[in-house]
Amino acid sequence: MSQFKWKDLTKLKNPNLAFESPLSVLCHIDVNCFYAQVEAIRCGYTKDDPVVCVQWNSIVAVSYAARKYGISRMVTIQEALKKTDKLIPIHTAVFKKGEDFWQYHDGWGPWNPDKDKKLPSSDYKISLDPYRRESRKIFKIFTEYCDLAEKASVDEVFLDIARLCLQSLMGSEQLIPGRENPEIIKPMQAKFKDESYEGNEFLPAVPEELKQLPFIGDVYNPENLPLIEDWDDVLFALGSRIAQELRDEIKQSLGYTTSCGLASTKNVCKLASNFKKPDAQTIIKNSCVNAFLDNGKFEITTFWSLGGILGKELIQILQLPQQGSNRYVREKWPTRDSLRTSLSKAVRDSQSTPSTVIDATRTNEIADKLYDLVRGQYRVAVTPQTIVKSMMANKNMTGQACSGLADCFSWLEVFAGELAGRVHELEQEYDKVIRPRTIHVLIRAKSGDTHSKSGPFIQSGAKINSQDLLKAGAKLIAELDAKFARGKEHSFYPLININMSISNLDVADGRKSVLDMFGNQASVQVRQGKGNVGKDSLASNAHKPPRENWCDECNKTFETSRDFQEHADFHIAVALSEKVNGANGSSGRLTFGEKRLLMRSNTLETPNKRRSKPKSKTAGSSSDIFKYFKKG
DNA sequence: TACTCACAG
DNA sequence: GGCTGTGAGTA
Repeated sequence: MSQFKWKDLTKLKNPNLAFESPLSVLCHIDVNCFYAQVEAIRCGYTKDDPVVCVQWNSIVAVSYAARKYGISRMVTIQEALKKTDKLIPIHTAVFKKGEDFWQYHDGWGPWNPDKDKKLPSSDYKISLDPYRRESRKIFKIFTEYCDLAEKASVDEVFLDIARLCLQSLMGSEQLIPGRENPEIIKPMQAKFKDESYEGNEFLPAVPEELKQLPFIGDVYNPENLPLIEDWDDVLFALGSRIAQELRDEIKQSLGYTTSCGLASTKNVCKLASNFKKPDAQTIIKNSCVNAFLDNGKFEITTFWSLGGILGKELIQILQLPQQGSNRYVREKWPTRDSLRTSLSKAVRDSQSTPSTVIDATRTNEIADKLYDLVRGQYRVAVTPQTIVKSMMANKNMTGQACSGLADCFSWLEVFAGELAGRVHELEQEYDKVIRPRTIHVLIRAKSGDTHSKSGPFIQSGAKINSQDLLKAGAKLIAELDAKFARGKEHSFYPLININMSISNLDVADGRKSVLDMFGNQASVQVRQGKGNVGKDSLASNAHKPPRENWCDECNKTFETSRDFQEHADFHIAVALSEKVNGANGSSGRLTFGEKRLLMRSNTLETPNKRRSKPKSKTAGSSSDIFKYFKKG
C-alpha cells in the first residue's frame, strides 16, 4: 500500500492547493550565466566561445567556456585578459549621460586602446533592459506550458508542474514507451475523476511495471535506493520528463541553456538547480531530501532568506555547529514545539547580545520555518507573477562626475528615458495602462550624507512620458539642491550616487486596439521580412538600426537612432494595421506567425500616440531645464 | 514623506 | 568586491 492518500493526489488538481500536498512537484529553472549567454547569443557566439559580460572594469557573468581559463565573477577584465588572450569581453548596453536611450557599443570597453571607446563610468550608465527583454521571452514560454509560474528574478523561475504530471499519469498517454500501461491505471483514472470522492483511503501500491519509469536527469541517490517506491517518485519521474521538454523548448527557440532542480518544495528546488551546472537537471526525491540537505555543501544559511544576518543570528542564538547544522537542528529538535520553546527562550535570554533581526513577537513563526526547512518540508506556494511595485534607475559615481545641478539634470534625463521605456514595456507585456503615482529622487554625497525627496507624480497625458518624469524629478532635485547645496559653506557636491524611482503603480486595463499591440520586436522582424522570433530581435538591436538612421521610404535621415526607431515603428505599425483592417486587398487576417510575433512584441510608440516633439539629445541641452527652476 | 535596513544575483 | 536593483520597517 502507498503511504499517500487519494486526497494527496487529487489536491494536485488545484493550482492553489497543490503546493501543500506531500505529492507536490515543483521545479526551479535558472538560466546559466544569464548575462553572458544573452551577449553571446546576441553577438552570434557559441557555447564554446569564452564570452564574458563586462560592466565597467568588472566581469559580471562568465560563460562556461571562459571558466575553463580560471576566470570567475568579479575579477577585473584586466586580470582576466592576462590569463588568456582568447577571452571575448562584451560590455553591457549603456545610456550616455544626457541621453534617454541605450545602445550597445560592441568592442568598446576599458580594454579598447582607443581613448574614445573606453566607456568611462563617469559618462555612461549601465542598461539592463536587454536582459529584462530576454527574460520576458523566456518567462513567456514557461507560462505557455505551465499553469503556475513565478518569476523569481531576471534569470530564475519556479514552476508548479503538478498538473502537467497528473496529465501524464491520469491522461491517456502511454507511460512507458512501447509498453501497455499497468491494469491498475484505468480504475485509478476513473476514481481520480470522481469529484464527490473525499479521498480518505490510501492509494494502492505502485505496480511493478511502473517502477521501470525512467527519470530524465540526475537523481540524487547516494545510498542507491530503488528509484521508484511510491507515487511521489512516479510523479517526479514524469516531472523530470516534462522539465526536460520545457528546457529543450527554451534551448531550441531562444538558445539558452538552463539548470533545473525538481523537488517537493521551492527551497529544495532552488538548491537542486544549483547542484549541477550548466545544462543539467537534478531530482531530489522526498526519500532522499534529508541526505541531500546533509551532503556537506549546505548549512541553514544556504536557504533562501537565511543567507544574511538572520541566518547568522540563528546560528549564534541557537548555538548551532558551523557544519552539519541542518542535521543538528533536525536531531536536537525532533518536534515543532521543542524548537519553538528553545528559540523563544534563547531570544529572551540573549539580553547581553540582543538580536537585531529576530523579532521577539515572531519567534514561533521563525522556529516553524527553520523546523520545516531543515527537513525539506517548508511548503510555500508558487505565486503567479505580479507587476512590479516600484522601479528605480540608479547611478553610482566617483570623482567629480556629478559636481553640480547641471550634472544631476543630465543623469535625470537618462533616468526619465529609462523609466518611461520600462513602463512602456510593462504595459505592452500585460496589455495594461500603468501610471506611477509617486516619484522619488535620492542623492548621496561623498561624505555619505543622503537626502531624498518624493512627491506625487502627475502626468500631462494618458501615457507616461519621459519629459514629465524629467520635469518632476528635476523639480525635486532642484529643491534638494536649494536646501542642501546652495549658499552652504562646503558644497554638497560631488555626489557619489543619484537615483530616481517611481512607485504606487496604478494599473488599469489596456485598450483593445490591435494597433496598441504593435511593438519593436514585431517591427524589426517585419522590416527584415522574416520572422525568427528570438535571436534576431535582439541581435538587430532595435535601438541601433543600421545605415545611419536613414529611412528609404521618406528619403530622410534622423538625428538619433531612437528618433529613427520611432519613425520606423510608425511605418511598420501602419503596414500591419492596414493588413489587419483589410486594406490593399489583403486578407485582413494575420498569419499565425504574425499573431505570435505581436503577442511577443515588446513596446512602444504607436502612430497616433507618438511624442510630438523629438527629445533633446546632447548633454548640454539638458541645462535648458534650468529655465523651469530659475527661481529655485 | 524621509530615511534606513536586509537580501539577492 | 562593484553594480543594480526590490521590498519592508520606522517615525
